[in-house]
Formats: sequence, structure tokens, C-alpha cells
Amino acid sequence: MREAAAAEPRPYHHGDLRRALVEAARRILESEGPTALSLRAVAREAGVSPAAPYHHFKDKGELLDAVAHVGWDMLGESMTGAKQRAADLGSLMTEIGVSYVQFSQQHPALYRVMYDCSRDKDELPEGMQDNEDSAYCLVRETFRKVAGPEVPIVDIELATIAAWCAAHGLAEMSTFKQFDSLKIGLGGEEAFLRGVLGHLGMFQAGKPARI
Amino acid sequence: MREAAAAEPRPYHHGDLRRALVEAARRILESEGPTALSLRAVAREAGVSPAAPYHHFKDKGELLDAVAHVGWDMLGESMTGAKQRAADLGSLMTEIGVSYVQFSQQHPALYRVMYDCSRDKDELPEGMQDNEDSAYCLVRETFRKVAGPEVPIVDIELATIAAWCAAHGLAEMSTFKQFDSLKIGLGGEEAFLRGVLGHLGMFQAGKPARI
DNA sequence: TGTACATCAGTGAACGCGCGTTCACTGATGTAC
DNA sequence: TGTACATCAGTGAACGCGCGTTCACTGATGTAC
Repeated sequence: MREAAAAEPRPYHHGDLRRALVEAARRILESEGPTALSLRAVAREAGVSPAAPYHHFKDKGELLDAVAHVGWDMLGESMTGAKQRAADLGSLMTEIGVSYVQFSQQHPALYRVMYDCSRDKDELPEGMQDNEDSAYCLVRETFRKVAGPEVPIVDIELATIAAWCAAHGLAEMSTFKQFDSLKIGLGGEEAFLRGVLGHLGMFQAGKPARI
Repeated sequence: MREAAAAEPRPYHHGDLRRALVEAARRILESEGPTALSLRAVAREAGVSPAAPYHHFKDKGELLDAVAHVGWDMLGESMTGAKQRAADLGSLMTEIGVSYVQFSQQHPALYRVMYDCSRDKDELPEGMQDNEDSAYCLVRETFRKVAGPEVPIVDIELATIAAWCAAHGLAEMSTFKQFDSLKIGLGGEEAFLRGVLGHLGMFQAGKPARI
């Protein structure tokens, strides 16, 4: 026990401020939503002066990019996990779709940032790039596997896009509180998700797309 | 020809400032996007002092609501027009879907405002409300007609939601410039849209949902 | 091992900015008699 | 038809705010000899 024991005398040098800033940003997103996400707010949340982030990020945009990057990593893990848990080929797409939408429901503000910050740059979001192990490619390769080799590549591509759009649309829609009576009737949120996805061709269990 | 003929001596009282403000807002959206849409910018664009809008709208939110309202009206007209133009029952849903997405492509910023301003209020967007002649109901009633009386209402509802989500997802996605080579291969933007929608069960011509 | 010095990663005050909103005002219009 | 007055719909200056970013600075750390 030394002097100045009160209030955790955080050393002058933080040690890992970059990571701490990204986590502070995520905390702000969870608790106050995307509109509250300013550079100053992030610095404040991390307990640091408003100029400090500039030693780690060129500007606000670069910080947001880092936050989005973490988001896409998390989403990718969710989807990969769902894929591995799927019982059979037929349920693969449904499980991946459900995990996608559930991620967006658990992290709605982060989800928005993931898309918005690439919209600003007029660039495809990280997870949608044709990047070997992007989330988009995970879906496409799953489709390819499920569909078999005789299905033309263009159909695989279109089905992937269609599935992605549907999942994204559902993700955005679940921001809106409605359909409540419908959800109850169906037996809860997840049953509702499965119900909606079930009405989309490519998510039908046992019928891997009408590809 | 009277004195002061120079520069159109706009009378002190505007006459129809409310409408003019909404139109100014739309012009800003078209040319500079949603982030440029401030109350002050709208007043500027309308050639009026920053305080003037307060005689017509309680606050910024109310102005945005009015803008969104116009947007939903326009979208509703597009969709109704598409419905009327459809050659047969089987193509109804596809035509409506295409018109929805095309609207979002022609007015991307307005489209965002239509959804965002109700997200802020934690309320369903106007066009999605269960309001007799909302766009949502247009879709649902079309489904009901196409599906026939033996299909349970819950499936109609789910198919409507699924279709809406898919169209919304596609609308958001087309913000991102990609899939260009795919689009060219298919013969253009509209062919691409139809291709994607065609991979979603409920838009298949002649197969009114797998409801 | 000790010392001089460069570099790194913070601080905190300040900048200019555009925003939403309020305020006292004034010019134009409508209405009662 | 004219006049007095209330109301309406603008003006323009000002408010306080939080923002992103810059700046000169300083404390802590790492390195060469």
C-alpha cells in the first residue's frame, strides 16, 4: 500500500490506448447509440484528453473504421460458429441467416456503424468485400457447397446477394418494434426470424435455394 | 415594367413557405445527401432567414417528418403505378418490388430520411404502418390476392415482411457500387434487380410465394 | 551501471465552425366598425 | 369606403453547445555510449 492509493493512479502512459479507444467507442454505441459517437465522447469515455486519440488515429474516420473492423470480426465469428453448429447441409443457410440477424439485434448501433462508415467512403463494407475470408465469401462458398457443382456461378452469386439483402433488410427492420403480436403468436423472436427467412427461397431447409 | 425590376423582388410574405421548405429540403437531399440536411441549410436554400421555418414547423424533427411524408407518398405512387402496369397476377410482386428498389435508387437520400426519421422517434415508418392505404398494406393485399383464400393469414403476413425486408435490403445495398461486372453480364441494372428478386421465393413470377 | 538525449504518448487550452433555437422586432395582411 | 387594430409571417442578431482538430507543452520511456 503506497501513497496516492485513492482512485487508481492511472499511469501517464496508457499502455494500450488504441484498443481502449475502440472499446470505449463500442461502449458508447451500446449505451447511447450511433449519434452519440463523437471523437470527444470516445476520449472522455476512455478517460483521456480529446487530443490523445490523434496519436493513434489520423482522424475520426480512422477510429470509426477500426470500430467497424471489430464489428465485422465479431459478425464473422458468429456466422462461422453458426455454420459449424448446423446439423445438416439443408439447415446451413438458415442457421447462418439467423446468426446474422441476431448479431444485428444484439449490437444494433455497431451494426449501423459497420455499414455507415463505408457508405461515407463510397466503398463496400469490409464484410462484403470479395476477400477470401470475408463474411460475404463465407455465404457464397456455403451456397456453392450446398448447391453442388452443376449450378452456374452466376446463380450462386445472385443467390448470395439475394440472401445478403434479405438478411440485411430483416436486420434493419428489427430496429422497429412491431410485429409483436405476430411474434408472440409464432412463439418468440427467433421463431419469427425463422418464419420470415423460411419465406425466402434460399433459406429453405432441404431446398438449398431454387438456384 | 416597374421599378426595382432587378432580382425578382420576392414579397415579404412568401405565400407558401411550408411547401417551399419541404421542396428545398428535397433539393438538398438530392444534391448533397442526408448529412447536409440541417434546418439552417433548408432555410438558406429557400432564401429565408433561419428563424422563418419555426412559423411552420415546431422543430427540425417536424420538418423532417414532412419531408419523409412526401417521400412515402411518392413511393406509394410508384408502387401503385407498377401494380397497375403489371401484365398478370404472376408478375405483380416482381413489378412492385422492382419499382420499390428503383425508387430508392432514384432518391437514395430521401429514402434514408424516410427510415431514419422514424427510427429516431422509435416508431414504424409511415409506409410500413398498418394504415389501410400504406405501402405495406398495398403489398400485403397484393399477396393476399395472389395467394388465394386458402393460404393462412399468418403466412401472408410473413411473406409480406420477408418481401419488404428483401426489397429494403436490396435498396440499401444498391448504395454500394459493386457487382458491376455481374450487372453488365446480366444486361444492366434492371436485369440485375430482377435476377436478385427472382432468387427470392415470393417474387417468382407464376409462383406467388411458396406460401 | 549511469548519464545525456531523442522519441513517444500524453495534456489542456484554444481555434473556428455550423448547428438548433430564441428573441425582440417589423412589415404585410385581414377584420370590425 | 376608411380607419384602427389584431394577427400573421417574416427578419436578423444573438444564445449556448458540442464538435473536429491543432498547438505548444511535458512527463515517461527507450537507447547509445
